[in-house]
Amino acid sequence: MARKQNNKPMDKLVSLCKRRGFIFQSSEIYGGITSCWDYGPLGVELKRNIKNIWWHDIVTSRANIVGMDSSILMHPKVWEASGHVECFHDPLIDCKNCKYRFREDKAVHSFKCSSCPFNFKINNGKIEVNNEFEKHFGGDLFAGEPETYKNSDCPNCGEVGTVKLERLNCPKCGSPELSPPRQFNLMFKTHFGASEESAAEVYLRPETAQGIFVNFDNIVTTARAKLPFGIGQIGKAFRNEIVTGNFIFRSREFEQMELEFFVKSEESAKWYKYWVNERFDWYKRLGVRSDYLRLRQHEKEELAHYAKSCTDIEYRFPFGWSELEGIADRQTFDLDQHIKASGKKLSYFDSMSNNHIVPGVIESSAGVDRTMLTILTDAYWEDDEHDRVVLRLIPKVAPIKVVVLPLVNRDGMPEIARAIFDDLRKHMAAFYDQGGSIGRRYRRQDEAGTPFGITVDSQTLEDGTVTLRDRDSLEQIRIPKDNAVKVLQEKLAL
RNA sequence: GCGGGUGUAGCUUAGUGGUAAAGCUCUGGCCUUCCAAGCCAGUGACGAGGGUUCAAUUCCCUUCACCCGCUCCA
Repeated sequence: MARKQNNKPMDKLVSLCKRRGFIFQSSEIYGGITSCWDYGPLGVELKRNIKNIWWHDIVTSRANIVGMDSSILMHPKVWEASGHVECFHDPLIDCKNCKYRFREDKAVHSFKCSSCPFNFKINNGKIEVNNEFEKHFGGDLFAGEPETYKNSDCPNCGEVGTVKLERLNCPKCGSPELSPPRQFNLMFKTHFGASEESAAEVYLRPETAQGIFVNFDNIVTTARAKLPFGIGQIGKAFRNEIVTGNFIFRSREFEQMELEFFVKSEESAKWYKYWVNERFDWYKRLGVRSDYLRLRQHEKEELAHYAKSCTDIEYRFPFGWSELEGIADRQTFDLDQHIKASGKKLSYFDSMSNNHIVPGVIESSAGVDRTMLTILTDAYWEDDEHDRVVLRLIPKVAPIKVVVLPLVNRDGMPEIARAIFDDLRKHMAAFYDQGGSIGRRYRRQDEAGTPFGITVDSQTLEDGTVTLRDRDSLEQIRIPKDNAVKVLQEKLAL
């Protein structure tokens, strides 16, 4: 319900999405709920088209890739093995002065003995100590976890358990004004069983990928897969993001399209490169302007510990370059983790070398909602010359492929148009509209991104031809009405 | 999570301590022979909760949502 913000970059698109039934705010009649969005009649068609194109291009059109659909709730040990529990269960502290957020153990810890003047600080993993007490630590000023010094024995006066934590300070600005440590686990928790107390805690999956890894053995066996081969999956994932926003770009519930492509480790660099190129081209084929797309290779320091290489595909949104998809060479990390945690043998038998090997994996992890936002943003066009707003969607992704219109509502034109519409909608998403002037009806479809319009006019009554209007050029050609299905099918196949 | 901004109809705006106006859109009808024409009629809003008050959309508090910036982002 935000208003008066027409100077904001996304506002016009948000407005159009609501006006035309692409995207609504979730639970709007109750005031909405943060970062949750619902897809309306046009939105769901567009989203479904995106997923279908991905599924076709990545899964069904390829001989060595299969699909799957794993459950959202999985065994809690999956997330321990994957590192999701450990990585995110650290409590974080906010500095009230400089707003820096940090892990509790990164704070500057000041310790003091309660029975003598002995004191020291631990800052960034190092002990800082007054000269007079330096001898107690020898020459080695390495510090362990600050936790281990709490209630330790005093090296100065020798009293037992008298070293106490005196205070914490911000590691950045030194301020002692800090929030209490708080949990920021990004996984959504829920419970199996009717009563919370007695039930096991489970998580909503924060990514779909683990569903693939834990089924690795099942799929290798049943699909008789031979390296290199891939497993693709589309599904919802949930992350308790601290910061959401930019419309549907970052939300807590979102949909992923993930491919795990298993390869012999020595071939991983080759396949990594292959998938980076393949995926980059995919967005171009969806009609996204190529100068608004770029690849960004992660620097060494930026890489997660398990990834050998990682490249993001980014789009230039009105709010800046942002990630659409990550392609990573994860090596054998994921399978290794599950082998360790489950004790099961997740390997592949290579009949060439007669060896059991754990394959490396190239991951392509794309966001459905982000792809949709990209397509909508990229297609949005204000055609000032003709005073209209157009979504220049390629026919393949457009929610409605063709609109059928009688030029005027008499002389039998509505009946003929209706018959053409009935014919067309057996083959493609079509729409019929007889309300208002012809110009108004064209404009409505321009905003919906409908690429083609068929209009029945007086000449149709004479020679059976109709006009076929092109959304972007506004050009019209005449075709026999009985050829409408055929002509459109050809155009849609482009 | 922090700071700032915003919240009246689908959109853009008006207005008031006595429950709200307009244009566009939308719906129906008339008219209309190709790009938001015209005429008639109609639907439709003060984000939510609480407080002050005889009376709150208006004043106060809280909350919710959106936007911008920071922070975060396996």
